[in-house]
Amino acid sequence: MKSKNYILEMFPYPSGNIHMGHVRNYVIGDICARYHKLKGDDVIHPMGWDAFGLPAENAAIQFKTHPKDWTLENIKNMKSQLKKLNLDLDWDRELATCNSDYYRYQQELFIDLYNAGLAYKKDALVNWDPIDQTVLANEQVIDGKGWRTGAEVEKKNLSQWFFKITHYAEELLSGLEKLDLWPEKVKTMQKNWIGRSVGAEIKFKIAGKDNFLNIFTTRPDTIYGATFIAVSINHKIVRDCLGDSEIKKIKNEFDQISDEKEKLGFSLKLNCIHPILDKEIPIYVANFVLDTYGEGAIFGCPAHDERDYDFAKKYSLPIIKVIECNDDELPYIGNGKVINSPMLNGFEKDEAIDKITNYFKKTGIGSEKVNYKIRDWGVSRQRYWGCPIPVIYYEDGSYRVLDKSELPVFLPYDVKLEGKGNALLKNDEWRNIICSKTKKPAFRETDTLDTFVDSSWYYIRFLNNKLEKPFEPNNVNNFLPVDKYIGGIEHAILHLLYSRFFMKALRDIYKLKVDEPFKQLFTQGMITHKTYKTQKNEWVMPKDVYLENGNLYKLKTKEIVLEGPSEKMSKSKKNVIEPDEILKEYGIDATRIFMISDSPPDRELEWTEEGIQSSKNLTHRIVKYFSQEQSQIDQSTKKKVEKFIHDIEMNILNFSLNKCVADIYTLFNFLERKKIYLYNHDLSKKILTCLFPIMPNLSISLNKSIFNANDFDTWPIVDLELLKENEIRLPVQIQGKLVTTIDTLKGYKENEILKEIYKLDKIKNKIVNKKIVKVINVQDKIINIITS
RNA sequence: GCGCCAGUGGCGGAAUGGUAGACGCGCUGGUCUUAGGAACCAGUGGGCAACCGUGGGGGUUCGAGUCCCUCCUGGCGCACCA
Repeated sequence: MKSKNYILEMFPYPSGNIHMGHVRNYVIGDICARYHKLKGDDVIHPMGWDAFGLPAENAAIQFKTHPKDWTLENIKNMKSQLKKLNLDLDWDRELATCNSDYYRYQQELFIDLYNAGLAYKKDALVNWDPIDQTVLANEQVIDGKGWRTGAEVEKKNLSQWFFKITHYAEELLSGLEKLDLWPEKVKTMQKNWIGRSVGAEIKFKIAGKDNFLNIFTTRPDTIYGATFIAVSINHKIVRDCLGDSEIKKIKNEFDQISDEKEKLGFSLKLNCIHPILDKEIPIYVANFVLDTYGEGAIFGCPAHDERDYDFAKKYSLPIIKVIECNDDELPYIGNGKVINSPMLNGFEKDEAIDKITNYFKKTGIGSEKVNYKIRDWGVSRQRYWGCPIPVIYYEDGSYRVLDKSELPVFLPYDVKLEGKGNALLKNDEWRNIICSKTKKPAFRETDTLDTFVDSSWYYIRFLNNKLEKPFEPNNVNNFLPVDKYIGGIEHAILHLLYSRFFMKALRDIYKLKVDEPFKQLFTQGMITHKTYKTQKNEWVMPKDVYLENGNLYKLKTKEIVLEGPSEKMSKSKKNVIEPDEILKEYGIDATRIFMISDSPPDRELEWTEEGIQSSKNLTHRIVKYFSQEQSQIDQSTKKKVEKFIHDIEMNILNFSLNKCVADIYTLFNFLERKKIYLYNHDLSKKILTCLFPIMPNLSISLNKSIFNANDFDTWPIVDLELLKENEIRLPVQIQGKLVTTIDTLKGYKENEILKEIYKLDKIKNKIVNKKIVKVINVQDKIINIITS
């Protein structure tokens, strides 16, 4: 029976042109796919388009076109470019997320998630990107800036749709351990993002009132050292104590701090009662308390927390040591015996935490708590070019999630895309409807879904892109997970975490047997290229630079040019290489070879003229080799070919594609040096079959011209007998240092070979007048002689 | 600051604890050619040599690029996460 093998490269955003990064990505996948097909696997290798998203809207405004027209035109263009690469893709599985035959099923999934309690709407303080004019998920804010625009993100209170990714926080974390074919780096990043920490939640009663403040801490053992409470500016207690104008004023003060670490706080003129000591401690609103973590409130233990210490010093708050240490070590974060804490004195940290947490539980003061940094995924986007959310609102503000029978909600074509704001909001004709159930006037949700929702399940839809439901559960069980998923590391958290969440949610809703979407993840490195600048700091294209008398100059203007580091190709740095031009000049196979030859696929590849040229030369060399008439073939040639088959197979399986290229050179170096020509010998067939995944076009044409065959059969089975090497060159060491080697046969007798070894001059000279203490013979590997 | 990864010739990079530098680029010399981004041959870690060499210093081992400790450097990620 054929075994399935789902090989997938991250589908592209149809920006209009493929770039070298795409080429490298797809070549890696294509080599895998072609290899596994030759092995007889049932290979799935689809391609599609991540077609919703903002660039289309921006382009529409800029070029007075329509996002749909722009996108479809780009897809057409990019598809023809991909065709030129002649990749072995299942084009009949093609899909584009902007087509209603894709997004209508996404609307079904939205309804499923809603019914399962995994999609919900709430008022929330969200990240607002002022340039893209939309909300962003936490994952899409990097250093306080929008991931696409780089604009400073603002906080806005809006009613938004969320997916409950936190429901799976624990499983998303623990599941990482089973992903043994994922890069450690990606797993670490996800782990940090999920941010699990174990501690306690403690209730602090507010003095003179009936309510409590909930506080999460990982150090309940330091509770006796708590001398103040601090809350974030967005905590609801702040609104209870202060008026809008006061809050605004404080926010302003916080914003004005230039040193990020500087602590600033204002007393709420309110106290909390210490849950054990029965004393009152003040509540502050402080700039360093995160409102998105825990409950947005902390207890300050200045003696054993750096931040609390800074704050306490600034506002002259008491500092009480509760962990044994010297005064000059404060704030002391390390381990030690608990002191000044009647219930805990003398205990070490872990014991003390257990003990005090138990006490909290018993008395109802608090409880054990596992806290996660990850927040629910905000999926509403105030943009036109995305999947409509299947929800309607009534005049009284209530809403209804549509039934599946009411789908699809088509995205209207006739919209005015001028300037800023969501075009759907202005489209009354589309927006205003009569509810088919209540017959009441209603209006549609005008937010669309984050495009990361589109890419969270496309690999499932690829299994059957024409099905009149999202997917067929049996199909999913049989063909998922994706066996090899290849793409850039920039999606380490965003896309890959969302997809894992989706898989788990759909598993639970549809009773699927698949826990994880991607069994193996391979992250390919980016392509870099030399950069050049004039002395006026203008970037110069590498091809416009020439060398004269040891200096670099720019063509035409003859300005002096300085060479910069090799950097990721980008239009702004003018160091981009266009795939179309390269394919035209060097051909597909040479391009493919270069994409894998100079560095391991998961590392950076530096684009060089020499690199692409020598790849081209290799193809010429192979063609030339196979044009020679057949010669005598010896046993060593047969062995060499077997080794070649074996090595190249191992290297494809391990993604060590750079070593595949080395294997090819090694083979042809051997054959040419010995002037052994195989022409139409059976071995040629084997070699061409092994070359096929890497240089398919050349292999096909040689197969045709030499064997008059149109196809390759299966990947050759390695003859392990032939791989066994009988004659070996045995290294001989003295005191663990290599002295010489001796040619012998495998399976030699230790005492016999030693006799031979002792006759060797190099050995004799070294052991003369010395006593041989010991001989270590690692059979067929090495001999090490230890002398006194 | 914390975490992860990595440091090997002029360069990109190879090496299940067992001959360090496979393979490629570049370079040197040569052959052929009207010509060369062509092809072919020879060479290419350092040192005249004994020997020395995988960022530095320790350690484990008969034996370390590989394992352990420590420091340094670089890259990436996270970063007031209580």
